[in-house]
Amino acid sequence: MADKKLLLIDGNSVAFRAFYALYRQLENFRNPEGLHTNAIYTFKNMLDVVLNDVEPDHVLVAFDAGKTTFRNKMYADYKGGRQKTPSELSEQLPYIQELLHDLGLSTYELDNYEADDIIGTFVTIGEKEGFKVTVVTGDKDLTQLASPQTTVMVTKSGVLNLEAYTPEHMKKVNGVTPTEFIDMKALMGDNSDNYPGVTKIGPKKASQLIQEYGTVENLYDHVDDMKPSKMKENLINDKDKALLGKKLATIDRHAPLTIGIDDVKRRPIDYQKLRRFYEKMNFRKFLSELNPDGESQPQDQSEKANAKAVAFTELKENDINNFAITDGQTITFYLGMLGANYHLAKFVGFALKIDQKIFVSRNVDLLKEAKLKSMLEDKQITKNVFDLKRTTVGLNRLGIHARGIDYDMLLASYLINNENNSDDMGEICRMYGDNSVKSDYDVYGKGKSVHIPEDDQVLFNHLAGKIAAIENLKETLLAKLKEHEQDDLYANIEIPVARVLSVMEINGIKVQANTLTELQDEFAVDLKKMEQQIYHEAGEEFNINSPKQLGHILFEKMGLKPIKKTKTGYSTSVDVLNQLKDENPIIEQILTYRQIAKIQSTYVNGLLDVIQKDGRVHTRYLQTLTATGRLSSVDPNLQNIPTRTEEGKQIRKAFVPSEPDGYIFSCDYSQIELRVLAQVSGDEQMQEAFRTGYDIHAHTAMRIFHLKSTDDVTPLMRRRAKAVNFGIVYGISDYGLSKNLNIGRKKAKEFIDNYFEQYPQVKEYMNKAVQVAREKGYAETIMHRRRYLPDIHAKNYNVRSFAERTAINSPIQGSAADIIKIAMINMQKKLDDMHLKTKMVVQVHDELIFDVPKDELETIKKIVPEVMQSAVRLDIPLVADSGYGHNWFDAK
DNA sequence: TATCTCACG
DNA sequence: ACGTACGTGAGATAA
Repeated sequence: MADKKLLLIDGNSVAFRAFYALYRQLENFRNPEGLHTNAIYTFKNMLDVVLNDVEPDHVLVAFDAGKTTFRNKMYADYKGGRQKTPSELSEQLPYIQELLHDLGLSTYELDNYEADDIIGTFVTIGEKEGFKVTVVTGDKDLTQLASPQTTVMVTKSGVLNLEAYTPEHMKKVNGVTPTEFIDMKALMGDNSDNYPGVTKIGPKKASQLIQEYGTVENLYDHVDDMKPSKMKENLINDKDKALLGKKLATIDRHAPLTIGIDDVKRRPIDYQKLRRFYEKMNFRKFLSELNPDGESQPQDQSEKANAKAVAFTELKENDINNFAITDGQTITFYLGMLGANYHLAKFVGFALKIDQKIFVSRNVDLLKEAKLKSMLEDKQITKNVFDLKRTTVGLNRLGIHARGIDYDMLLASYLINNENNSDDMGEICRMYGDNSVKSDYDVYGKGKSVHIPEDDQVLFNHLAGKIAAIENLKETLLAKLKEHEQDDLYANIEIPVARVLSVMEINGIKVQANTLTELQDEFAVDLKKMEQQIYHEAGEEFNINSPKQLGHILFEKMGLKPIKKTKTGYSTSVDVLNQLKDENPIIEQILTYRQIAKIQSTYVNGLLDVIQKDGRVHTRYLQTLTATGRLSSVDPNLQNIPTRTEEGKQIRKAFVPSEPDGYIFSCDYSQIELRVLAQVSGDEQMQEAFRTGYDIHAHTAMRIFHLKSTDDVTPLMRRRAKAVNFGIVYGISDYGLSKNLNIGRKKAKEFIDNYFEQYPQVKEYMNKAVQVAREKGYAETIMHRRRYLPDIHAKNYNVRSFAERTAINSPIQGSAADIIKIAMINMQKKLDDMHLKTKMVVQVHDELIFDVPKDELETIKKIVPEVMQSAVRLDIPLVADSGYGHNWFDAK
């Protein structure tokens, strides 16, 4: 017979993980009474997985009883300095216990003891009684309980990804046995429990020492025999700390529990109570799982109450003539399309609100009726929408030139908080506590099963509900914008730039298919040749595009040195291959093969696939995606067309002007991010350099290498200085710079130190940026664009450091994005005012591309740089360089 | 769907 | 002691 199984869960630590796993969703998980439910929800998900996996007969979820335990008697500061549990989590703990009881699972807590000790004691009992024991926790400390009978599952990321610690796995990870792990911790201490361990001893050293000496006690018996070293001194000096650490780290396996193994046997689930619990918590997913047989599917009470059905009328042709709409009135409009790519997506229907009445229809052709069309095109009739650009492009396909859209719910919510970053109206509504709108994927399905609901009620409710939500949340969102001082950013940058982008997307850019197919043939021949050579060198045929197969060939069959590993095997990235170049000629061939294969598949084939019937590609600029305020470009991405290699650049020859004798004109900002840095830091030296018009990288080289003149700067020096300049913008580290420049870390640090000496205010800016982010919880651009940085307070060094670098970089990258957006708005206005036929067609972060008729070239040459350079007034000049030619390749 | 790799600023 | 440059999108492979 199989062993009996005992499952022990560390309630507090798992709840803690559960809470932070869905921390970003915190405000989305609230029941109607306002209780946060994210941790409860995630805890249940974890339970499902673990119960299913372990199939235990006995289960105990242990909780910490109170603040102080017997460990505080040994060491008053035990767990001192720990931030207290956020109230959003502690309010959920009683409900987690309630849920566990409804599920027939036992919970237990004991005064003066931690959950760890309860679990440790039950492990002892369970092992004695012949149970197979599984422990689930978020705390690595409990791995000391691992044994042949006991496996300790520790959450890795979130709560569903668990790492199983058996004694063998312990050995692999820490190099020590579970019992030795206690001694190891005694030496290295524990920051989160706030006890120090021995000075200058971390996991690595501690593991080595314990592997040699077995226990802390044995180590001190032999400490005098160790050869003199700083470490030996530290060990002797900190002996007390080590011995105390051992006591604190040891889990009590004989705590005076008042329950036994029979008390934790699983009881039947109380379905009635469970259903009431899920209803109270508004857990629709779990509720629907309660009735797999489908009989009387429980109606979600709270949702019903929340979703006051919105009244609407199906629009008929005759109604249109009865519309009485006058200038200055506002209507709310929503155009439904199936799928993300609104250039091609199927129309689902529309909804609009006029005169307090909501109309809906599946038939978008009704919009072309003269009265409706002129309303939508009337600038004096203002419109509320969700996604101005999508709506404008969609209407354009119906021959309607939308005007007067001056409120965009999507843009507003993106500016207010782009952390969760959804473009689904249902999700956005829920962020603001409005549960009335379903997500599009709930209504239309996702993946293969996307379809328009046949039931009129379902579709019309959805569309009408959106109209109501746009109006209901408008005041809230506008108030938030004001509170954030973002009204200007919203009204004078994002809304106008959305209009400009609509024009650009609708115009598209002409791409010559035959140029691409010619390249396709050339590359195909080259690839075939290289393939054969590589197979020959390797001695067998394999898939060069498979990192797995390539890794096998290079590092196992050919015995090359694996320089870097990835999660799944050997890394074969450019970095690695470049370092192996001299080992074998196959490396060079693989690099070239990869480069060409990339260009062939992504650019040649990729672009050919997206050329529309009009001979153009119509990208979509995602305006509400990036964390920094930049645009991104998809279907196709026009912001990463190759420019760095000769073969890659050929792709640009396919991008041509509308008219055969016309021009592609390109104009890009020179060093815009560094100029922004000079501006926001106010650094005198750097500003002076820009005002004088120096080559900034050469100038930096001169300064950090202590030269008298830029004439003494060698190309190598300039290259290095350039890397430092870039590094600064990214929130530099000596490690990152050393890797980038292939130099020692020490040398990299020297460069950085020199840099900060020469540009002291840049250093100040960086410190201040981090400090401000810590105080406010977000970083901000010149135009008040925000990026929230909750991780700036993270305990984990890496997570926190990342947030700190982000705090430095975001205002720089974001302000540059603000500036080019302003330039685009001014540029489009200029083109319109001057009635030019020239079209602005592409934006690549610091660069604008134009499709110019022959006779407008001279005008464009003059006005584009002017407009870009005068987008904003800074303490230093903005500079824009331009070029032109009969295709994008020649426009450098 | 996740992972790796590589294209851009 | 640890592991790190900032921001993106797309294709191919392998699960």
